[in-house]
Amino acid sequence: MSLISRPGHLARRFHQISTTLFDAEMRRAKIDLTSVQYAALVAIRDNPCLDQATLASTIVYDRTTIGGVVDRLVDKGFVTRVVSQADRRSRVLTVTDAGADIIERAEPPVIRAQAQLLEHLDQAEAAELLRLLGKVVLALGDVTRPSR
Amino acid sequence: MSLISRPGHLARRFHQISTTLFDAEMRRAKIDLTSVQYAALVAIRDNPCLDQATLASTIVYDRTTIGGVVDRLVDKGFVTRVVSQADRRSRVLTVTDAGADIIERAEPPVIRAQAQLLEHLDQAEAAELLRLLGKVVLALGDVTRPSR
DNA sequence: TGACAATGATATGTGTACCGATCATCAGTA
DNA sequence: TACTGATGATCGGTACACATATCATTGTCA
Repeated sequence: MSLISRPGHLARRFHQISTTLFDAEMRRAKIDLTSVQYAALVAIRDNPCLDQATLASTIVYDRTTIGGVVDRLVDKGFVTRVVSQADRRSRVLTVTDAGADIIERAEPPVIRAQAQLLEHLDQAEAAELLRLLGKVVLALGDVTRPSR
Repeated sequence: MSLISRPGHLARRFHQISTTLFDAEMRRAKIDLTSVQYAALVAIRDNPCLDQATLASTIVYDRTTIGGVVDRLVDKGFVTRVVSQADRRSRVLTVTDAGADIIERAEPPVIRAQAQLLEHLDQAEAAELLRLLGKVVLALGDVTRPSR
C-alpha cells in the first residue's frame, strides 16, 4: 500500500489541514489563539470551577501539556487560575470577561475553518465522515488516552 | 455544537489515537521508531537519492522538522546523509542495510496498528472513511501545506 | 495518629510542527 | 562576469504531545 493512502498518513494530513485552516482563519481575524487553546477555553467556560486534571480528561489532552496551555491563556488574560480552597492541590480555572469576548469573536472564523475543511464533500459525505470518525474515537477513546 | 463532535476535535483525536496505537505496537515489538520516522524512512527507501526538501514535500512535513527527523534516523544508523556532488546545497539521503531491516521488522506491527484503528468499523465503513479522508486531503493538499 | 496510597500539579527530556530569518550555493541574465 | 532571484539547509523561537519522575496535599485505614 502506498504511504499516501495509509490510514496513519491520512489521519496526520487531515489533522494537519484542519489546524492549518484554523490558524489561517484566526490570523485573518487577528485573533491570537491556537486550536488547542480555543478548545481549552471553551471547555473552561462550559464547566465552571474546572481543575486542570479534569480539563485534561475532558478534552483528552496530556496532563503535562495542559499546564503550558493554561499558562498561555492566563498570560493573555483569558483565564484565571487560583488555588482551590477545598483542595489546595488543585487549581480552579475560570474564564475572564476578555476570555468570553474572545470566544465570541472566534466563533465565526472557527465555523469558516470547519466549512473549508469539509467543503469538497457533499452534505451526506461530510455527515458520514464525521459519523465514522466519531465512531472510531468513541470506540477507542478509553483505550488510547494519554497514560495517566 | 458540542466540542466533542466538532470536526477539528475529531481530527485531533483520530490522529492522536492513530499514533498512540502505532507507538504501542512499536514498543511491543521493541522497535525504536516513531510514526514520523517510519514514514520518512519508507519514503527514503522508495525514492533513491532523495534530498531533504523533496522528502519534506513528498510526505508533506515541514522543512525545518525534517532536519531533526533525519538527524535521529542518522543517529540510529538507518539513514546516511551526504552532500550531493551535483548540488552542494543539498544532502542526499539513503537507507542503510540496518534501515531496510527495520522497515521489514516494522511492517507487521504497522499493519496491526492500522487494523486496530479501524477494527470497530465494518469493511464498507472502513473503506468509506479512508475514501473520504483521501478526498479531503487531495482537495486541500496544495492549499494547506506548510509554507515553504 | 501515623504510615500510606491516591491524586493534582509540576519538572525534565525527547520528539513533532511550523514561522521567520539567515546562509550557502546555484542558475539565469544583463 | 558581477548582479539577482531562486533554492537547500539550518538557526532561533514558540507551541503541542507525551513519558517518567518528583513534590505537595489529601483522605483512608490500620
